[in-house]
Amino acid sequence: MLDFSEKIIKWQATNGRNHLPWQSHHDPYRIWVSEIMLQQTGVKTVLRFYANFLKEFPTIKSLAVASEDSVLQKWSGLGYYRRARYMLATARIIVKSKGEYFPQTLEGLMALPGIGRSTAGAILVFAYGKKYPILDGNVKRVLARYFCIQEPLLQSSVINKLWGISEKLVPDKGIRPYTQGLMDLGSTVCSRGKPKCSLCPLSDQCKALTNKKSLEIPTKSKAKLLPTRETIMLLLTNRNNILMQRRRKNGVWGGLLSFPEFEKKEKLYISLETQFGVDLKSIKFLSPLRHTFSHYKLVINLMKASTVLKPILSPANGTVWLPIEEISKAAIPAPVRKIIKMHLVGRSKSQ
DNA sequence: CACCCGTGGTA
DNA sequence: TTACCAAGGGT
Repeated sequence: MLDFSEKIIKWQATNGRNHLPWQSHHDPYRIWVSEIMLQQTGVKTVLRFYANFLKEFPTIKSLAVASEDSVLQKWSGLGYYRRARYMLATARIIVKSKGEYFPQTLEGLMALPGIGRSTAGAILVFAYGKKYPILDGNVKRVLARYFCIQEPLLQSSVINKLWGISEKLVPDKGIRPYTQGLMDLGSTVCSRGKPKCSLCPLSDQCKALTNKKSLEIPTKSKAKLLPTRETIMLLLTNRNNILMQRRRKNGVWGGLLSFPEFEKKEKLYISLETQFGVDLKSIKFLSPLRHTFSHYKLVINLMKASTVLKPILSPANGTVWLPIEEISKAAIPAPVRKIIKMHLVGRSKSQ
């Protein structure tokens, strides 16, 4: 009878994913880029960004000397923008201290911003062929089912247990196809919703399947209702420019360009009238846009106006007049880009 | 440890 | 339309 890892390796060869762009080489830099992009993000989505990012930043040196804004530009639309800023920080650390060579140890990798134990393990496996475990969402699910672990996967004690299991299962041979296969299996066969147990190479030893608990594992914590927040965004144009504001590093869309935001209409009116010379009667109210983040819902109320004056709100608040032709390449979050497309693109045509 | 941090696809 | 999901890490 085949070993756990042997079954996965054999299955992976014919059923796994073997032609993804980051599988055609063992370059630590490009593998690192893929691993960061793949954090909490689907393969399909990453494929739309990966080649484009590497074209702009083909080496870790080229990334290290880039501006934060240029990196965010290439990340624009991918989400979790802190990942991009951590990547830039990591690139600069490595180039400065190691002369563009990646650390080849778990500790060295985990010391870098944005690289945790699982990402470090994946880099060690795929770049260097070293024997290290990973524990991403797919692996957690596969192992929880295989060993019929019914506790919720949120508790650190359960996670530690799974790390221990993942570590023990790491094979001496075929670490790359094994690790890839474990993820492929979780993604395509041992899926959360409707696991295809009849296609699973591990089915005869799977304790969850034996106990008919495959659908209950992993036990999901009750989905909590997402809170709803509300904001007002200003679409202010001046000839062929639009007023944008650089967001603070902390909260959502950190470091990106967005529309100026206001909590209350009254403050917006004052700014428009006193600083931009806008006739308040010319303000248009656009239909609100809803956007869902991972942890709250946002209702975006939109107000549109134009001016011929060109002051800034104040020198310190990071506002900038962005030429409309530069929008496509700017670091702008997805919903804001959507608003621009809906309400501003084609404006020069109609007016 | 609970919470923060995006987005587009899909049922 | 709503809800849920997908290769985590930092604080």
